[in-house]
Amino acid sequence: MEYQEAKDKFISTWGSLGTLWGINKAMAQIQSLLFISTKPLSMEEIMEELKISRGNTSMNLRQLMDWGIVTKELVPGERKEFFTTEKDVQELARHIAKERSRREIKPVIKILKDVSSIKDDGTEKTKELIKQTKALHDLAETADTMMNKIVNQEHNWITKSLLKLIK
Amino acid sequence: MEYQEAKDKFISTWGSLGTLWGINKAMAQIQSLLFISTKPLSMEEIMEELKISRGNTSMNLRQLMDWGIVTKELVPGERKEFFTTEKDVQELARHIAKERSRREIKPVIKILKDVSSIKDDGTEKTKELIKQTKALHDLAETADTMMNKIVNQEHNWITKSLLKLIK
DNA sequence: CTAAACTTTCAATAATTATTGAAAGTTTAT
DNA sequence: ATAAACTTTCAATAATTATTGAAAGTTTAG
Repeated sequence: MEYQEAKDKFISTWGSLGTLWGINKAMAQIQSLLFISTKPLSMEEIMEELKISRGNTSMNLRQLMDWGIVTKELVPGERKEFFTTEKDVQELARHIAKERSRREIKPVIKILKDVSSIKDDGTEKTKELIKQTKALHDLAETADTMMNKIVNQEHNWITKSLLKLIK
Repeated sequence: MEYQEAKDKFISTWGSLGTLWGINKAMAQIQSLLFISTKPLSMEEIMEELKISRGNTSMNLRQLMDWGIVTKELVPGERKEFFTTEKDVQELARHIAKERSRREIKPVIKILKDVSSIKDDGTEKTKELIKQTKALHDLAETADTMMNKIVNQEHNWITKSLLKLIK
């Protein structure tokens, strides 16, 4: 496999995996392109490489910046803006995990808590609703906590030793 | 909040979260409904409760069965089929994690491995592509392994003690 | 065997989501 | 101040994905 083929394969694969971490295709592809680029890219270059419109590029770059994984770079002497992505995978994972947790998981946990806290009227169906949503709440909270702690590397040595034991 | 409101809220919230675990809205809603039901439900009952068509119900129930989280139940004396979902959240999480890994994560890991294994022609851009995709490959593989092991509870005591340390 | 009860399939359609491109907006150089 | 260089916005449109419903298929009771 040659460079160009490998590059295209990477961008399209990582792009289609976007759904998995909750972003759209164009967004994921732009991030992929920046991730393997050896230098900051301009909007022009991104449009050209990915064959997408100016508007699309602009909107998706903005979203990537909102996620905190792409930043503007000022190149001296250049009028236009250049963009780079976080190059460290650990750091990238941290940002993504944090954002997903904040945007999607935390709000759901809140609703599960509310639903599981309704008054028990003694009927079987209410008991079941409370029991099941409570179980889901606990699971979601544990998963969210673990993910964040692991990814934040606040307990790096634990993670490392866990991995040794687990593998 | 009364039973009906709480139930509707749960079904619509959990339904919209479907994207997070990679399934569509109707599928997630059917699963939610079964998850808090005190008895197996027929297709008729599901259609009625969720206001969706027979075809849609049939197709999505099939998919849920493919995922291994819904099963047909035969009720003696009844001609029609009844459905139940896995009621244990741990078991549910196990199935979901396993399926997502198999369907989405494993294939991507494979491609990352291929891409990161291209011949190093000495150019800077090739070196960068190899370096970055290799880092992503290692991260994805570690995350996938951890998730599966944890969710499979093969090392339950480790998970438990980890949680104590981490929380 | 065959009619009723039930389920599945799938082409048509609807709903949702992504993308374009051109006009409006902003910044910088002179 | 103004014109060129560049970016953003957003209504229109395209692409994708989900849903319907009716016909075809299957199973069971008698």
